[in-house]
Parts: sequence; C-alpha cells; structure tokens
Amino acid sequence: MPGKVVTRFAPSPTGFLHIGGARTALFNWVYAKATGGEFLLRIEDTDRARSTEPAIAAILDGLKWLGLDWDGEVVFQFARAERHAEIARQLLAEGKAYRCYASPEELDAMRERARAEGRSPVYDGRWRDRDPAEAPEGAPFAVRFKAPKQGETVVEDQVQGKVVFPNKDLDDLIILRSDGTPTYNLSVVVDDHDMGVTHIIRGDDHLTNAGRQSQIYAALGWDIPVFAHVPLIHGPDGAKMSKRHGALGIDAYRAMGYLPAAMLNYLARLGWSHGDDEIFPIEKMVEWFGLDSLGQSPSRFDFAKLENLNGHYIRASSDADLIAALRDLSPHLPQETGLAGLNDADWRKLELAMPGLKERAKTLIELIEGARFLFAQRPIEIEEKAAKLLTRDARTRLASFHASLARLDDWTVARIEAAARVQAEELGVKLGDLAQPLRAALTGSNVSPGIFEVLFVLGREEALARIEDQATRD
RNA sequence: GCUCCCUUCGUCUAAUGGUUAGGACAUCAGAUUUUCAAUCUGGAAACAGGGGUUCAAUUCCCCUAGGGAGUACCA
Repeated sequence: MPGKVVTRFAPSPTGFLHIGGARTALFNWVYAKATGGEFLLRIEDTDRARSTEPAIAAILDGLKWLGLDWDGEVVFQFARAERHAEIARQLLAEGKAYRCYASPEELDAMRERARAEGRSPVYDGRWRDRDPAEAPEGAPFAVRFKAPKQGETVVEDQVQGKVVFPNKDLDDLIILRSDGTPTYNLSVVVDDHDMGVTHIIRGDDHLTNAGRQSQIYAALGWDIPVFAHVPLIHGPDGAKMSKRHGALGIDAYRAMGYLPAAMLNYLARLGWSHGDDEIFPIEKMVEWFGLDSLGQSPSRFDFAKLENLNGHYIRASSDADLIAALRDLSPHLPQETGLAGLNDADWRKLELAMPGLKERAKTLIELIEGARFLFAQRPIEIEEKAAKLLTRDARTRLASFHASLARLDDWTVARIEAAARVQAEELGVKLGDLAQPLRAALTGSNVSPGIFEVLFVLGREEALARIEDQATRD
C-alpha cells in the first residue's frame, strides 16, 4: 500500500512570487489534490541577508489569490537551523563530513587558478583528508560534506528520465558555514525528510542539486523522494525572463487585470497538456494531471495567449463576480485608473452595463477603461475620431432623435432600439448614420458597447442631456 | 571551460515506425453587424541539420548546431 503523497512548494523570500514559482506551486498543489495527498508550504529563509518580510507576504498573498491553499502551518526554514546543524554534526561525527579551514579568499584564488589552467573550478578537497590538528589555532572553519569521488550519481527524474552525474564534478559542498548556520542543500534534505515530503516537483534549475541532495540522502540512510524537474519558463525571446517581459510578481498580473482562473489555466498549459484541451477549470486539471504528462522542453511566456484566455474567463464570469473582482482590484490600482471615487449608485450602474462591457474586455483594466464614459461629467470630452462623426447633419439627426426619445414612455433597450430604427427610416438614413453620432455624443468615443444598451444604462435624463449637449452645440 | 537538460507551425502543444503531421493563441481573408469586440467560415504556417538502424523514420540511436540550467560559506 503506497503511502500518502506529500508535495511542497519551497520558495526563498528574496523577491516576489514570479510566474515560474507560481506554476511550480500549481503543479505541486494539483498533484497533491489529484492523489489525495498534502501540499505543504515552506519558506526558505536561511539567507538572512536577502530574505525579507515583504517578500514573504507577497508569496503568501500570491498563493492565496490563485487559490493554492496549503495544508498545515507554513514552515520557516531558518527556524529549523538548529535541527540542520545537528544533522551536520552527526555527519561530522560519522566521518561523512569534515572541517574545512580554507578562507573564502583562498577558495577564490583556488577557483581562479583552476579556471586559468582550464580545469573545473570545483573545490579541490584540500581539507578532506587533512588532519584537523594542522589547522591554525582557533581558526574559523566550515563543514563540508564528504561526497563520493568515484563513480556516478544517478537521479531518476519523473520528467527528465535517468540523469547521470559523474561524481568527480560534484564537489564537497559546504553544509555548515563558518558562522555555524546551515546551507541550502543540507536544509532542504533535512526539511523534506522531516516534513515527510514524498514528491519534489520544482524547477529544472535544481536538477544538479538533486544529484548533490541524493548523495546527502544516501549518507543519512534516508529514502530519496520522487523528483520531477519541470523545465523553466523563458521570456518571449527565448532567453531568461527579465522584468521587461514576464518576470513580474504575480501581484503585477493582478494589477494588470488578469483573473486568477485565467492565470491558472494559462500556467497549467505551459509545460503540461491534456490532448487538445485548452480551456478548462482547475478541477479538470486535478482530474487529468499526472507527472508523466509534463513536457520536457522549456516554454516561452506569451502575453497574447494569456490575454485571450483572460477574455474568455471575463466573458464567462457573472456580472456580480466581475463587480466583486473590480472591488477587489481597486485598492491595487493607481489612483487615476482606479475606481476609488465610485459610490454605490455608480457601482450599480456599472453592474447594469456589465453585459455589454465584459464582451469587449481582455483584462479588468480594459473593462474599467471601457466603462469610463458611464461616469464622465457633462459636458463630456469628445475624442478626435468621435468628433469627426458629429457633423452638422449628424447633429441635426440627433436633435430629431432627442425629441423622439423624450416622448418615449418606456425606457428599455427594446423600446429605444425600436425608436431608433423608426427614426432612421423617417430620416431616410441607415441606422449607422444615427447610431454612430449617438455613440460619439453619449460616450465621447467611436467605440462602445451596443448603443441602445448605452442609452439604457445611462438613464433617460443623462442620455438626453448628453445628446442635447451635442445637438444644440454652436 | 566543465557537467546536465532541451529542440514539431511565430508561440503553447498533440500524435504516430507507414497520417493530407492535429488543436489552440497570434496572423491573413470572408461572413455577420449601429462601432469595437464576440461569433462563424476559410487560408497561410512546423518535424533544427547530418549520419545511421529499418522495407519504412518526425518517431529509435549517434554526431553537429542552437537554446537553457548549474558550476557560491545564494536559494
């Protein structure tokens, strides 16, 4: 009977939760759900100089926003430093690790020389078999893991297959710094073991570490977890992610108006697929996900596809959910783009206009922009392209229509549309010749939701006033 | 430099030892339409190159090229 699956996401809080991290978290979360296992969260904050509180908050916020909830309490790695040191001392006592008295400067010189002579700049093992008695009195030392020198280390990776590292290329890494604090490769192994992690799904950049960590597991006599190293996500140009194109914090995507469901769906399809399925909720991913269906090649981040997906999710969202998302988003936006000034009546108006608005928006930001005309103060500003539609003839038509609208007894989309069609016929013009000037007068733009909806949502009073503003101009 | 990984339309990807190499985004054309979207129809678009293995390779193996990762008293 196989034991319960335990996965984990283990970011280091030295920056925001980026897109690659989010996807790694997603895969771990989904795999845990798919197998009825647990998904743990561990913050790897052993680098005291670079770890920050805001980064921790950003990671937790990002995961919550995406809905990737973790089981149990968050584990902070630094808090477990004493446990890691204890294991290091155990290794030392068992002769599986040793004290290295070489100073950082000395090591730099060693590496530089190796490089100059065309050799690999690995630690040369100068203290590996040396008698510690030769060490200078009271000199600081780091503890190094005594890695096997001969043979090879094999990592059976679920994604990459069998990966073989020649042991001569994996040097004796430091597991305890000279100040007594543990380093990453030791801490990870001890924590994953202690937390009962069975499956390590992480970025490809850790593949070499998997080799080193396997050696530590072996030295400790612990079971090696299943490894799955997922190819990294590159920028649109195929190179490393940069700020310019995608290496943004997940909160930046939120601020750009992307929906969590769209992010999840997009991330899911990067490096993983299920036949021809493109648009599916995360529940489906849980149903379909398997480590064996992960791709082996790196993928590029494509904003266009994300936008398309986001558009789908916006259209599929209920008006009320979209209003909720906008209210949520509002505090994350700069003042001028925000919805800060809206009162309850404005929000109701926005919800009323939502069916026409959401059809045309790929992001929540576009949605807000499209809704701007709703809250414009008269006389509204007319864009250049819209102004061209308001010719003298057009304004005369508006004046006629204004009179018809004023007589309308029922202010509904259907009645307004009927009135417009009658009006166009009476004037002997195409509907567009009336609709476009109307659009300009009512929204100040040549692009908007269906004009009859606009009339309706604006309300009789405001709509008539805006039409009159143009009809009676000059 | 050394070690490791990767390579199907521009992008994300599917499939297969024998297929017209499929889908999605983007793109182009058309339809629809009060604008823009959305929607519908259609088009263009890929097996990195070279060797093998085989009756047959995009598929299996090797090499080359290109891309990426690692190579810290960072994680």
